[in-house]
Amino acid sequence: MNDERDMVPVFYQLFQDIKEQIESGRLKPGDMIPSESQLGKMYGISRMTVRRGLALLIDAGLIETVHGKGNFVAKPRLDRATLFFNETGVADEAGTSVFKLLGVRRVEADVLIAKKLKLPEGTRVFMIKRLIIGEKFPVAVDVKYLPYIKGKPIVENEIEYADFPAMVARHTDVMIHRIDMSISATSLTPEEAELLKTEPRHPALCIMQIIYAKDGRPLGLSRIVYRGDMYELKAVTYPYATER
Amino acid sequence: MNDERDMVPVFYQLFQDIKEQIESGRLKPGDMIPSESQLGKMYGISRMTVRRGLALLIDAGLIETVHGKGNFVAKPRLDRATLFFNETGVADEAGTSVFKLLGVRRVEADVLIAKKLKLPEGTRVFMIKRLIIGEKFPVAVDVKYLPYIKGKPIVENEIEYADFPAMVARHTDVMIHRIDMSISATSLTPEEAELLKTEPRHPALCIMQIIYAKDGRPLGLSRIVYRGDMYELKAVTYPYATER
DNA sequence: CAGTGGTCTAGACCACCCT
DNA sequence: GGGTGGTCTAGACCACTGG
Repeated sequence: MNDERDMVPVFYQLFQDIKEQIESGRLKPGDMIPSESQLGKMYGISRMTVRRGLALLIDAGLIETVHGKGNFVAKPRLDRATLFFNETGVADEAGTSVFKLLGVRRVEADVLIAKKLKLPEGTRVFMIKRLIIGEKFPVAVDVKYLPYIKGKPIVENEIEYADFPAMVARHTDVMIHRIDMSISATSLTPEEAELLKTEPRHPALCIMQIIYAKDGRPLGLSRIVYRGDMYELKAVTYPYATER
Repeated sequence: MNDERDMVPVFYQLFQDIKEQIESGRLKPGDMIPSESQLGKMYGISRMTVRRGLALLIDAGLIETVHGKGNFVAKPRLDRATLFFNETGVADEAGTSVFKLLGVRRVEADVLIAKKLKLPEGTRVFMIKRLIIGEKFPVAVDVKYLPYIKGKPIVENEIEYADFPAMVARHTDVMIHRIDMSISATSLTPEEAELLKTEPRHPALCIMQIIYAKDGRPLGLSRIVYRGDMYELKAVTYPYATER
């Protein structure tokens, strides 16, 4: 079945062939591709092998299957993007950023925090405050809130270099199930401005994250406020689901 | 092979079983799971069917395969998130947002635009300027640049309700391959502030997108400036690749 | 060498869709 | 009914890993 340049599995050949036909526009969204048995004959391979190739097209989002009817070229989706985010931010290339611990305290959750963490107002929670340093200057103020768990103290030097998920993972035993993230623009409060060595009302990118366990219980809340002129987020979209 | 409550394919049973064992912590990252033939005996199913189930675990990011050695529980990844973005922004629930076309012009690309679109400075490009209206108030100023293509005029009423990818798709024939996106915080220029009926220096979320063809050629550039107090982006992370 | 995963086959039976 | 996809089998041979 494999002719000249071998090495490449047959099912992968089929995948590439059809992918190429879709990307070149010879097959358009909504078009039906040949049936599995037809493809089997065309390539001289068994149906299971055909299905192997089609599976790749399916989870690349290039085709969609309708039981009893056939496989159809999918419509591109452009409303989702993959965000690349790590707290150290600016340093993802430079790799030189650093946290400066400003303090760890037990505080009573105010209305907002309590609501986000689904706790009664006034419940005691840990508050961890850090400064994120870029090349030379501070770029962000980082505040995190973790529910207080009996017998689970927060060890300062464990925190200093840990990112949010790592902190939560160490604090709780329960497995992280999902992280919700919201990104917005605000301006710096006087306090933040002082920490970031700039003027108040400076534009700022605010990233809020809430980590949830599988049962929906919030395990932590993180709010990072970046200097708008020293940080940006990057994201990529591919028209078909996941380009791996 | 299928016992009492049928309806659920065997390979999917196996997938769920192992997934559950990983999520509950009984199987930890780095652990090896039983070999394919062992699983076949355990479940009384053929090896191909076992592999079907394992494939699900693999592209859910829960396990990783090492040829000749075995399948191992993967480490969670928390540095990528999926962003949900559509230009209309605020209206993704309300669904009532609207574009107001401010103008379509042919202009000469300045240094910045030329560089981003990989064109010589001064090349003529289309500039499309729109206002995005939320419930009642304007929420964003939207400027897009498209390379000038001979015999491809821009039709105003086609633009009014189209989003960026749709505009580019209609303008170019070439297929969209990827969209790069950058998200940052700035403050409104006097012009933007006037359009958005607020004061200059108001915090603003700036989303810049560049659409590329497969050969790397830029097909368009979009810059949307949202009022910081009326818009936020949402994203989600799952520790294991794609939770579908 | 024995054990692992990677590819592939040539059937089978079922569920679904359409006419 | 005939065509489609959905599931599954019981083998086969190959490629890689380790002792």
